[in-house]
Amino acid sequence: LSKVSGNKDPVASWLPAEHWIMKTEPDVFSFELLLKRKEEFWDGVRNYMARNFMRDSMKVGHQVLVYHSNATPPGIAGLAQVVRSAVPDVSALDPKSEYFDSKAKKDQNPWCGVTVGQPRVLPKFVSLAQIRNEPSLSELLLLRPGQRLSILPLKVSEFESLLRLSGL
DNA sequence: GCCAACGTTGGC
DNA sequence: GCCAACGTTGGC
Repeated sequence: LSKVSGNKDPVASWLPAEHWIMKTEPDVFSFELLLKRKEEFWDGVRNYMARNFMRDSMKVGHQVLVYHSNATPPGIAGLAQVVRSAVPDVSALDPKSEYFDSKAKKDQNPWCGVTVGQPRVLPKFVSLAQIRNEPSLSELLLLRPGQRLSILPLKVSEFESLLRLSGL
């Protein structure tokens, strides 16, 4: 089973990872708001692979590049880190929350989230167009056609290339 | 606003 | 367990 699916898993060769991209729509939650709040529980992730990354792989101290999607322009808005590993995402249990999941129960809640903090301003915003133009980033999972995962692992070299583009 | 990609749902 | 329909993501 794991042999078959493992070979087809497009992210397998990125794991284990210590560097991540986390996407957010700035209209909903921006990097600037993270700077103001200092840290934020990353709730509302309702995709199983992204959930698995948070639950199984993301540890305190891991570096996180915050990516603004559905933005003009889209791109890397800032740097942060994981400051708390995954705990249950109780927004799934709250009927008034936009992240409510009617299938989640108190003792059977599949959803969790990490806390992201220590936001750090980058000298330069790194646009998606710049990322596409960078040869060393041609394998970046973010650039895969139709890539919709909101959390993506980065290779060390990819993280370093992105930081270099940011001027840090 | 359009639309391609693709995860999820639900009928069978 | 297949697969068509549906909903969401996210760049443009």
